[in-house]
Amino acid sequence: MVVKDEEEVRKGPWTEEEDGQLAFYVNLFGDRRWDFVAKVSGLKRTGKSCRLRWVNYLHPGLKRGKLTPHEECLIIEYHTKLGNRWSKIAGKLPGRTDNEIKNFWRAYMRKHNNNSQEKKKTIVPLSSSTSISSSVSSSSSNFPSHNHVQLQSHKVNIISDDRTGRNNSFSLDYHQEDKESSSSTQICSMDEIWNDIALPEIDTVIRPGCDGFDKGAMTPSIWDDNYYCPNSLLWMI
DNA sequence: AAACATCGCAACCGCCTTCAG
DNA sequence: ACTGAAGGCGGTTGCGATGTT
Repeated sequence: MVVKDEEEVRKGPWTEEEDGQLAFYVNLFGDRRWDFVAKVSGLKRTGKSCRLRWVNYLHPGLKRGKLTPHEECLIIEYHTKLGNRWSKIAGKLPGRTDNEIKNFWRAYMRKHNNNSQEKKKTIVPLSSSTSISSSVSSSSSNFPSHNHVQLQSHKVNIISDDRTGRNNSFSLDYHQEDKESSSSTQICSMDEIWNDIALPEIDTVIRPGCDGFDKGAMTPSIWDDNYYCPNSLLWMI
């Protein structure tokens, strides 16, 4: 079947439905092959756009909320060492994205410049000299746990709000056609959803021993060598 | 209360790198 | 070794939210 290829590419803010769809298909296909995910998901987005959305917003390991003073100090510290290597700096701060860090740095510089213009006479040293304990919080699971998601057939509905007034939870609906129940609906928390993404229903169809994604990886991937799901959506596709 | 300024964040753009064929 | 496609990264922009006058 040939999909019409000339549909215009969607731009601008992502909808919750798009988020849900993307999460669902990243679950299926892993966080690689973004062009493929973009196509198969039916999202009228580019692969790049999908990747960005995933990395900056949907990734299960992301910390939400403002940077802590400690994190800010770390960023300043690392910036003195690494310069504008945002992704490198982000690598030092679990759960933070390069975009977040970049935005923080811009704001920081803006403030800093304002300050230094105001008090032109005194040179204000960067607070990088502040003693920074080397311990970086490793608890990266600040994910909202009180949001609820309804799983059913490939359709997404927002149920509750969180984080700066935006909706970041959704109900992802899908039919489990290969099971006796024609469809199932399930209410679960965002944590559960992300767990679900990590260990999806396809568990049931994955060949035994097909835990073929390492624990560090965030999603199982069909690209993994030992992934085989004859009944899954993927293989149907 | 309205107008304006500033801030914060999400998303896009374009360039560079990597990798498969 | 070469080439094109896809991914990754840093810079930039647009817009809504918030603060200030």
